[in-house]
Amino acid sequence: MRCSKSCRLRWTNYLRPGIKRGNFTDQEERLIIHLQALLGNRWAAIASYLPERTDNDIKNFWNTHLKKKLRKIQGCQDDGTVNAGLSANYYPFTKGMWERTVQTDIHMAKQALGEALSLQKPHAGASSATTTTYASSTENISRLLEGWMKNSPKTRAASASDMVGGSGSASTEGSATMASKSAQVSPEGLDSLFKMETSTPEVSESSLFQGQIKLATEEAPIPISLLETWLFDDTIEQGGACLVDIPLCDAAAELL
DNA sequence: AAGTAGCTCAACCGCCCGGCC
DNA sequence: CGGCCGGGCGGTTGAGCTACT
Repeated sequence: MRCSKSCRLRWTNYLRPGIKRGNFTDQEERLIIHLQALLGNRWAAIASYLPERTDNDIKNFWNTHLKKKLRKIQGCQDDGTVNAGLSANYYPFTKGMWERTVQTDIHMAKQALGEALSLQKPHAGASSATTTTYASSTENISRLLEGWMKNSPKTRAASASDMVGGSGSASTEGSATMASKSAQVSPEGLDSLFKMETSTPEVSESSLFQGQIKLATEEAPIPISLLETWLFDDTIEQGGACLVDIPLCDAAAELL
C-alpha cells in the first residue's frame, strides 16, 4: 500500500539511523533562526548544517515554535509580517548579494562534481567530522543496507552512526550527488555559501557581503569567515560578542 | 468524566527538475 | 523534442496527544 516516494520519506525523516529526536538545543535554535534568515525556507539546505536533524523536523520546529517565538520577540503583525526595522535585521540581502551567493553555490557544486569525477583525488570530505552523508540517495541507502547486512547486531549501532557521521563512507559519486543535486552541503559546500575573505575579526569592508568570495582550492586554504565561525563555534552560548547579537543589516548597510 | 482547544509531528500533496527512452 | 518516471523539496494536513475548563 506504500509507494516508493512514501517509503523514501519514511526513511529520510524517521527510520534513518542517527536522527536526533527530542527538543532542540538553544544553539540549534539560534542556528536555525539565522540560517532561515540567510537562506529562507530552504529547509533541506538548513538541515545540512544540522546533520542529526531532518529538514522535516526543522520545518516543523520552525512552524510550531520559532515563528511564534520570533513574533513575540519582534512584535509581529497579525498577518505574520515582521515590523520593518526588525525584518531588515533578518533579511539583509540585496538582490546582488543573493545572486553572488547563488553563483558561488553553483560554482562549488561544479567543483565538487569535478572532484568526484577525478579518480586520482582522495575523497575530500573523508576526514571531516562534519560531513553530512545521510542516505538521501540510492547509493547511500545501498551502502547502509550493505553495512547492515555485513555487521553483526552488536556493531550495527556504531556502524549506523558512522554512516551518518560521514566518516568516509560516502563515495565520490555520493558527494557529487549531494553537492550538485540534493543541495546537501558538505564542508566544501559550507565554504560556498559563507566563504568570504576576512582579514580582521571585525566586520570589515572586505568581509561580509562584499563579494570578495574565494573558493576553496588546494593551493590556497581559505580562512574561516566570521559567519562560519559563529555557525560552528561551541562557545557562542558562553555569551560575549557573537554574530547572533550583531544586527546583520548594520554590517550590510555599512558596505552599501 | 466529558468536551474543547492547542500542540506536535509523521505523512501526504503538488510542483519542479533531471534522466531515460 | 516530447513524454514518462522517479527523486527532491516546501507547504499543508490530520491523527494523536496533552492541557485546560
